[in-house]
Amino acid sequence: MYDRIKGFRDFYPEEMQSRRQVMDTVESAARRHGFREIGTPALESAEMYADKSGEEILEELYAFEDKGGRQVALTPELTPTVARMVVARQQELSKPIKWMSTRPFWRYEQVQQGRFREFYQTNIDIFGSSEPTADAEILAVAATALTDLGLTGEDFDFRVSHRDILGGLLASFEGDIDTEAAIRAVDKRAKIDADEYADLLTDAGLTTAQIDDFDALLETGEDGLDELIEFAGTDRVESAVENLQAVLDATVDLGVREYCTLSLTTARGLDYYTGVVFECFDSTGEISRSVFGGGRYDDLIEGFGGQPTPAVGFAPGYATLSLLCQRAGVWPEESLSTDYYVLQVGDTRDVAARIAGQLRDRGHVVESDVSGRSFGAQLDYADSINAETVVIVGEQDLADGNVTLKDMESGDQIAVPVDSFPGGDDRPTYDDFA
RNA sequence: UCCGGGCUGGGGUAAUGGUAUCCUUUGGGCUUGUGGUGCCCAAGACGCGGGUUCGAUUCCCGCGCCCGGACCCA
Repeated sequence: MYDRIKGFRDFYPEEMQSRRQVMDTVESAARRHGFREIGTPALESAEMYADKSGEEILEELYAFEDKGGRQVALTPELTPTVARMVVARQQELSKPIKWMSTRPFWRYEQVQQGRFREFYQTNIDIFGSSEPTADAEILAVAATALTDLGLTGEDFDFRVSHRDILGGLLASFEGDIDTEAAIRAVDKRAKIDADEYADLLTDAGLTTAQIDDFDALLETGEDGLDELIEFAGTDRVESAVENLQAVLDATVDLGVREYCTLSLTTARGLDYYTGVVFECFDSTGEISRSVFGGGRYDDLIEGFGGQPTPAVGFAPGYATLSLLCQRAGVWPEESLSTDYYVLQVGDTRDVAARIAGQLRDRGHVVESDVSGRSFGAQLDYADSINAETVVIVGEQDLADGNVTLKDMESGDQIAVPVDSFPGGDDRPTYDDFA
């Protein structure tokens, strides 16, 4: 026996069926908003990630030298790849570019709840629009996907923030302040105690008085945004606040405003984000980490050598999303379903094959014996795959010109003329003949 | 990279310094004509390596994998 590689998972049919259903639901929400599917390589130049995030990042990648001497890495995220694709055809692609993709990614990091070394994400992005409606559309796709899964506003919450509000407020303080360090402290605010939090901000260069001011500002509610502008007194904060307000306003028309909450303490790994950012949280707080997140990253394409191109997107991961669905009780049932089992008794393969073929042509899931099993064993198997209807094609029935339809739920069965089955009904069952 | 808890047939378990219990499962049969009831037969386990020992599934060490957490989260 071989061990599985740490952090990699197998999905057996029952679970895979549920995963497929969830992924299809998310993708469908994106498709219906006009996002087009793209396909991307599993391997990219390691340099692309090192340039974007620093050499240290290679430690957290599956990176190696290929047989041609190239330094390559299994893709840890999609954004650099998509940026590369956009830059490569920047002139010919009509804007806005709306793309989506579901696939695995790999990171060499510690396994924890909702975090694996191989994980699946659906990336959904818009390139080429800086309008607040683009940000709002991203929020709308996210909310639609979740509600289509059966989740409600009771289950999840989008905590919406704006990178420039935090950065702008910090910049408005007197003194030499390490903005990045301060934002990291804010990100941890909920996880650590007040003293630790204050220490981190002190280390970032804030005075005790500034910490108090800053903390009070972070608590600002949706009707107090003007106070932020007033406090900072800078164009940067003013335009950031106006932009955030415009995005929230736009979500009203799209019917998803109710899922969004202003939360300035939502900092996220703000590294390449430039505007609105949001994170989806479990409303009950049972899942401690964020389910997924997204936001605006207007500088990235230019950083990849393209013309300045605004961008906004998000990427739900299925590890945490399934935790949320399970907690909320909407994870699809993990059991197989089969429409028909065509049971053969004696040498009836020709007729059984004809019936099975016709049912399959109508799109049904149909199984028939491929193991030379006895009657009882075939029924047993039909039961194990949750067959709804068993079509018994036996020599005795055929001698009378019939097949027998058996409803597996009730056990009821009835003889049906073989010549009129499957007949005109798209999906004939016992009830149609009883 | 660090901390804590685990690891016995496919799944769930029992006992044990002398090769392992029970349930379930899987395959076949009773039954070329009736599953979700029964009976019979069969298959299937001590995560891997090393050490101590006459003998290790059991005790010790290392590693692997699983669960949870720290760090990190692009």
